[in-house]
Amino acid sequence: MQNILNIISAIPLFNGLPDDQLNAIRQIALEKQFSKGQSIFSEGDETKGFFVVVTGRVKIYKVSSEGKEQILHIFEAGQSFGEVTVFTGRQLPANAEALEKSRLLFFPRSAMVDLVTENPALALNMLAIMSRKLRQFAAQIESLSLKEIPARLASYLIYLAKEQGTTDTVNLNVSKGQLASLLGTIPETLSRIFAKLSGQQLIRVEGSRITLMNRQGLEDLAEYGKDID
Amino acid sequence: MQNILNIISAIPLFNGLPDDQLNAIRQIALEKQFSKGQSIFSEGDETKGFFVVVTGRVKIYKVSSEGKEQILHIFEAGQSFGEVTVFTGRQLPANAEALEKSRLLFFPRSAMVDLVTENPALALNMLAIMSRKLRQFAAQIESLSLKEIPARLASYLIYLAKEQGTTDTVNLNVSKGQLASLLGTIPETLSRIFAKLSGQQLIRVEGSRITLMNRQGLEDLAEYGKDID
DNA sequence: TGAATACCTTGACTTAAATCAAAAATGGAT
DNA sequence: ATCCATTTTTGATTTAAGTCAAGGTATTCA
Repeated sequence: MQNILNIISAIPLFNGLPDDQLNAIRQIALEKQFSKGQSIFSEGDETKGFFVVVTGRVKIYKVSSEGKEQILHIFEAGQSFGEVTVFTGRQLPANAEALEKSRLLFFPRSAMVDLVTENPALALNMLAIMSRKLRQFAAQIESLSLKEIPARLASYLIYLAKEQGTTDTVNLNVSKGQLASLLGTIPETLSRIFAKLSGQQLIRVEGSRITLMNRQGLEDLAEYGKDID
Repeated sequence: MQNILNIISAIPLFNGLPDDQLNAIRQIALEKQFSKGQSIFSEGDETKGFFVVVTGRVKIYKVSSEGKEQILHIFEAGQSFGEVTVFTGRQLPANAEALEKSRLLFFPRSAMVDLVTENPALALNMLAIMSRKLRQFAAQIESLSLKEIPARLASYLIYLAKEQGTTDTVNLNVSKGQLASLLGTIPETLSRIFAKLSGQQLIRVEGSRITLMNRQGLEDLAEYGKDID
């Protein structure tokens, strides 16, 4: 097991904080383990604090009354979630579940509020993190409403390539079913679109390894939302 | 012209702040007027600060490369927008335009950062406001991806009724074209759905005045996304 | 008042994606 | 390896919503 302090100092949320504040944060952090598929919290639960992913991955999702799932976000190591309700103090608006065995740090609400009150730099960090999330949500809304699904997939693949620092081969870090949900569609449709884009020589699909064969074509698709066909 | 201090103290963002801080805020606030249809900022602009609506209404929207517009939000008196980039300091992610003659307060970026740094209570207020926005975005994503358009319209009408404090009659505060964009669709489709829901006796449409004739039916539609037909 | 413009509605048609159903492939576990 | 369960793919069909085009209704402004 790593030193919790090392972990904390590597979290973007706590970037640039002096050592004594990192120590204070360490004091209030609780370590929690979740196994694959385990629920972390559910929609409607009372807010008790927020989480930071140390290892593993967590999905945040909503479920419609018909059982259809929409993934809002997938968080990986270093990212935080659940801050939203820490400051409004209401019920949680979505569900969280570990996608794999995960270690999380949990920060209880009231201790966190105290800390933020006393640390302007931490407050600014949190504001920046939340701003970034707002921006991502806005992009997701744009994507869901302005683009067809092939365009959303193309955007996602390009985004993944950036994330993974590769030019032409990306690894889907979620199952295709999960990816479908993230893109706001269903597995059947996603499968057909993979087949279609493969046929157009835009990508090559080998399991969860996707080769971007025509980067420009994908960018056009993502940008103009128009399929060549 | 009203006293700027009165206006500022009534803004949720600055709720509960002591007088001296309100005064400090007043010092950095700039008043700006915008006429109907006037652009406030455009996507890609450099961030210069954020705005609070004093009177009037402002829409925040994105435009696809084909010119289709998606309204992300409409802000009314007392609400703030543009904070997102104050703390990340990058380009603005969307466009803002006055829907009618509007008075806004403008808070320059650096002065605001200083203020927040010095005022824990203000920082907490901002965190709460941004949390709420995140929650609203999450709800909008859910709505766009989980629901059919009649369900989105039903949700919106119920939301409006709550906002306007009425049980059965609401006033659309935007044109039907704008509403279509807010719901992620186009005017033709919205028009047909108004006709359909009217035929089902769920609502009565008289211009921009909508009567909710069957509240339960609308709630079922919003909830289950299923149309009775 | 009347023309001009913007806004809204309706109709016929097309299309993207969802649904239902079933087959194929993959990946663990024993 | 083989079996089982999950995931993915394919096919046939339905359906919601978008597109294109034309009329109608308001609103505004001279």
